[in-house]
Amino acid sequence: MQLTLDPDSEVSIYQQIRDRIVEAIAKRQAREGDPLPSTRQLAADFGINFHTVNKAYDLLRQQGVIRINRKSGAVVRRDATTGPPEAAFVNDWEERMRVLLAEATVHGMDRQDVLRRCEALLISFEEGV
Amino acid sequence: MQLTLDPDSEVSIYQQIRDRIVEAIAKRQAREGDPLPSTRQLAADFGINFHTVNKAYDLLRQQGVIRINRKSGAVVRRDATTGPPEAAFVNDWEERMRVLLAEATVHGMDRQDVLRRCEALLISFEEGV
Amino acid sequence: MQLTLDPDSEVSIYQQIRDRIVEAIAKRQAREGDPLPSTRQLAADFGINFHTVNKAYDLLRQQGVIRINRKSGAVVRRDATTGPPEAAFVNDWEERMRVLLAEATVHGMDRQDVLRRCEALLISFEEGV
Amino acid sequence: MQLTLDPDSEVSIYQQIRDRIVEAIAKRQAREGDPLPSTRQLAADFGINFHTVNKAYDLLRQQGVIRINRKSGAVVRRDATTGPPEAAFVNDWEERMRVLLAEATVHGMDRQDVLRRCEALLISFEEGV
DNA sequence: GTGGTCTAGACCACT
DNA sequence: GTGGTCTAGACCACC
Repeated sequence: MQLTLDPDSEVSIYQQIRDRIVEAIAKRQAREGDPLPSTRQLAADFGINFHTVNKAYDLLRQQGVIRINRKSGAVVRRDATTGPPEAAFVNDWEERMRVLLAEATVHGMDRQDVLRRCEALLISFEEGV
Repeated sequence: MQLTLDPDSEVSIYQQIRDRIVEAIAKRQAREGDPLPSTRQLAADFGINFHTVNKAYDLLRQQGVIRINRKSGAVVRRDATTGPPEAAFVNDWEERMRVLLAEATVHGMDRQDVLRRCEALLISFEEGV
Repeated sequence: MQLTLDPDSEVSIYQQIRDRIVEAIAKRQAREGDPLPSTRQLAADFGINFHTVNKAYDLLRQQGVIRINRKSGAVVRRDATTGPPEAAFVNDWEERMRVLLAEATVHGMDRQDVLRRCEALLISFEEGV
Repeated sequence: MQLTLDPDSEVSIYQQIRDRIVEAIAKRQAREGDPLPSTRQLAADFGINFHTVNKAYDLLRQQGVIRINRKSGAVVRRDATTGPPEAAFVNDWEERMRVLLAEATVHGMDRQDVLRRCEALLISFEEGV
């Protein structure tokens, strides 16, 4: 799993770590039961504070994506094969999707264009790219 | 144009204002050339400070969605009919969409489910709902 | 003399009027002694308040570019042939030029490029374009 | 980096801060990667409110001159060595330059005089004065 | 300790 | 009456 961070992004570091890990699981580069790097390992790789990595992992844990064992560290708990989504997740997700789709519409992307791009992204996950 | 804000949301108030206005334009409840409420008016309606509305409007201006005219206030500048999207916008938008789609995939939404929901949201805009 | 204004510019209307008139005199489309349109005339042409035009004319008067007669209206008082610049003007002008040139430098325009563009603009005035 | 502000200037304070920083970068007193004072620090130095400095920094960020890193504060992102200017910048810059050159012409500065002064200013940047 | 957000209120510029 | 600027002070998020 190869992660790249942008320290100048307006997205906070811990959010970026979380986003990259979610993407890696979507691409099936990491699967249910697979271990994640230790927080100290990841922090050293990126030259950031390990509390920041901790925060990202804690967020993933709250969202049900990973579980954290004192012994074995962080492990993927949730991937595409685990089962159908929870209703609460879908509600929240649709709220965020509505905003993103509204933006696309306002900026002149038409319905087919948007759907084609979404499909292409989803297929790229399935192909693990 | 009827806007509602959630003061307890983790999304900042000025972002919410921006999101609601973008959605209203996507639903064609406001079109190119239509005036928006004055910053102080909107602030009074929501019971918030006018600087907060100011920041939302400034953000919309930077993104090319509205223009601000010293005499007549804020006016919609960009809607679905204005023209094709700029390349820079599409690049940024796809980055954000990738994260949102990765999340859906990890939580067990399959490709068709995701696309169906996106299409439903886009159609709801076209129907002005 | 053909003037075009942009009501959405961040430059105020009266400043735009002033800028356009100064440019017209630089291009020698209006010369020392030539009359300018009446404030009410110009206001009607642009669909703006005549006080705004008044303010632009007053600014030009303060800067010594025009003089205003109760009877004959506004008349060009200063053009390229009138004589050498005042020291106070040059000082102020250099301050503003310094900022503009610093901006060009920071954004990667090199000295020759800047000078070539300035010369081209000055020549375009001499040619009345 | 030594900055001085004029509270009586007709140029707003946050614009002056922006102008002084751009000039400092043009003179290579600050280079790509160099840190700028924190917003609150600079505000304290000038005896002004930190929001005002914030606005100046935000403007510089929008214009691509600095980047703002959540941990290390503001850092110079753009200087003369970074690369060629963007077309959009040059267009806007030429518009502003046209007005300034027209003013010089109307006030009796001739072409060679203007170019000599511009060259002198540019050379003063190269010498870091 | 850094920047970001929000509030409150005053004053000014523009039209 | 509109937006723009500046001040003052509080609280939070991030690292």
